[in-house]
Amino acid sequence: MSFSKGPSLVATLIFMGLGSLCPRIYANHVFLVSVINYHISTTTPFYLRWLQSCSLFHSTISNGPPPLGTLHALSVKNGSLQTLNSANYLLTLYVKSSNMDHARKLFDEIPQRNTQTWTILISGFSRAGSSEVVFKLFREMRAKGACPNQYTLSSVFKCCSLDINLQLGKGVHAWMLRNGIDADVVLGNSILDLYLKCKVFEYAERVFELMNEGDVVSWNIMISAYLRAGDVEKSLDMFRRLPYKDVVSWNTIVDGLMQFGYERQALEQLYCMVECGTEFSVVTFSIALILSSSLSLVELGRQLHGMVLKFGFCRDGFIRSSLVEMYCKCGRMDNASIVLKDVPLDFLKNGNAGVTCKELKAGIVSWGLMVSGYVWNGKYEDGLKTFRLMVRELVVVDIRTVTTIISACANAGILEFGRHVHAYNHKIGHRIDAYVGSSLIDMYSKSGSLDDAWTIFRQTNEPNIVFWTSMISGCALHGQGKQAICLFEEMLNQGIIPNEVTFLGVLNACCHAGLLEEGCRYFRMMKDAYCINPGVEHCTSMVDLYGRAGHLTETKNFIFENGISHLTSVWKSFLSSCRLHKNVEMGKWVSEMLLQVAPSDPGAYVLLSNMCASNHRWDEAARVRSLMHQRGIKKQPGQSWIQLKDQIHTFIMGDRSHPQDEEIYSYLDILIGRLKEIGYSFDVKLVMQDVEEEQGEVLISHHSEKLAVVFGIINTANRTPIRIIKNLRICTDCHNFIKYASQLLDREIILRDIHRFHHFKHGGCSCGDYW
DNA sequence: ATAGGGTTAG
Repeated sequence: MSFSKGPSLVATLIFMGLGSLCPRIYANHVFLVSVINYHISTTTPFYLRWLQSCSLFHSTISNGPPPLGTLHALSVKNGSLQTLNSANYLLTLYVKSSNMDHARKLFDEIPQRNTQTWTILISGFSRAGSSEVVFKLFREMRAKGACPNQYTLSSVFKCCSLDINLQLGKGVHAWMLRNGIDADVVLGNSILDLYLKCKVFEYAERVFELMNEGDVVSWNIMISAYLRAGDVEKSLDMFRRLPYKDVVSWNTIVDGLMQFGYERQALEQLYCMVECGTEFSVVTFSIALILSSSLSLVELGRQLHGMVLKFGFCRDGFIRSSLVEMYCKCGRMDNASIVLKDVPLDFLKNGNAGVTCKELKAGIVSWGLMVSGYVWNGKYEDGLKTFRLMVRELVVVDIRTVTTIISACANAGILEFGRHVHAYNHKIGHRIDAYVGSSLIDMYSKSGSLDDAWTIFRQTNEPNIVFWTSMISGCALHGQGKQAICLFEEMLNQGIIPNEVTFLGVLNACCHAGLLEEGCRYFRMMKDAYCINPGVEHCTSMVDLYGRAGHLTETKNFIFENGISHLTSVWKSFLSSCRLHKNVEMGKWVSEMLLQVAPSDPGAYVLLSNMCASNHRWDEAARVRSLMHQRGIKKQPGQSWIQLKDQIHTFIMGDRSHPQDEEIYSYLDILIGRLKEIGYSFDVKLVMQDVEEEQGEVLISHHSEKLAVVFGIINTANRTPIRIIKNLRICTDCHNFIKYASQLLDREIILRDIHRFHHFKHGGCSCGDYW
């Protein structure tokens, strides 16, 4: 449109209530403020209408309001604040643009306040989650004699349920009943939500009955509450009985099923939703995308992406972050980065006025997911590069994103990257909460630096079960059984209730330290005192515990008593124990069981042939390997990783592609010679076996961990600890080799294998040769 | 004005 007719035309149009023009108004706010300024002195009603249309249409505008400060000053100048309507509209504008500081100041300037004035401010603070302020204002409001309405009350209840403040909520509810204030459905729902968030189901069910079962929202609140409480059956039952299901009902049930690991059922419900003709919302898409990634259904993900584009949801930041996550989790980093192209860092740069708070947050999440995605997919350098870029361009990466990245580093065991993120978290001034703390502990312990994990644990001290469990599991990983038990007891003394994961950590700790008696005691404690049904992991751990201790008959009984004879891991562990205790008879029987259960598991064959070989039964060992060959089962190649500065170096058994290849192999030969002088010798049995297996191509001396150790020695200063990660269990010969190397070179070598850590120092290993 | 989307341990 043209402004050729001058300010009065625009003013008139607005005056006529053409609120749809408002978005354009903001774009030209400097111009418009002058228009307003011109009219303000003559037509106060016009000013009022203008403020009103701004408030009404504010939610559709992404670029934020016009300079509120100017409007505010104008209101003061022309005395509009005296008019309660004007003042309330201006207050609404501040609240809607999340300008709560200014809202508060304006509120104090308003001479007469009515219920609405109080309510606008209270609901604003309620939306911002400032419960304390809400409670204080609510008290003041009543003291001043203003009567709260349904809006005020529901904001207060919302804060109570946010804070799980049952006492206050109940008080307000009682006050309502005393004063004969009836609740409408909406208010009833917020009361319902409060009681459910506080887990007082009897109250909630009573409220639900008194509301005559309310509306869809009430049902949705009930369904999600039962899901949160873990009662999937009850929530599914309510969901089925719900006559009219809206988008949120479907979203709730799909998400809930997914959370509880019923991914297939979640997908089924999603299809039902389509059949019922319920239109997807942005939330549905977001849930569906995560679902397709956890089911590894890239195709479904791509279809959803197509629908997102068709529906025009691709401008939603949340959707974009879900798309990035989906592609990252499906290993499609190229697709993820295409989506991320729509979220350039320039847009997210601090102080860019054109970006809303929501978009900014979602954009940072997307970038953080991209960093984690690189790490999940083993592309550590890309991950670090992206993280550096983010840090350089942005001012603040939020704490949740930091948590995600640290957790990704933990699982990859990349210590230096993890340290960077930790340092960043500190620099930016985020405190270490239970989430960051747990992931840091996990990261440090999985990267081999248990000392750092302890430092975090002692400095932070969160009374949070995940936090404690991380430390206990860390001790377990490093074979510190006694320490883990002490921690566990200390935790119980502090009144923290252990869960199934905690017990798994404790059992594993007992297992890795050979503490049979303690392990049995905690297993009983878990069942009897905490009513936790042992899961397959707990049972596997017990099998390991009995077996390692040489109680093979008990192991066998335990397996059948606990109905875990269908599990590969159980028989594998049992077989290792038979080998350890040289019980060939039992071993043969166990191998038969193992091959029945897992005919296509390469590990089963390797273990079996190893057992035969170590008992000099070469024929049988050869038979097992040829069987493996016939069945077309390939052994997983051994791989080791070591990080040097910002780079991760990968070594594969016998691989010669590394740039420093010549140097590594020649030093390896020299080192082996020198180690032999101090007592090291090849484990002949394994040499024979490996030579046969790999047809003489690869010698045991070229196992990936040996290459990684040598690489580390060549490239780091004397006495620097060397940290290595390996994808399989370390073999006896390598274990021996590294022990001698740690003695000869006076180096600490820390190796993480698939089960646990080995700290080699002065010729010994922390596992006590028991792994 | 009420419900729903992403953080930690196995």
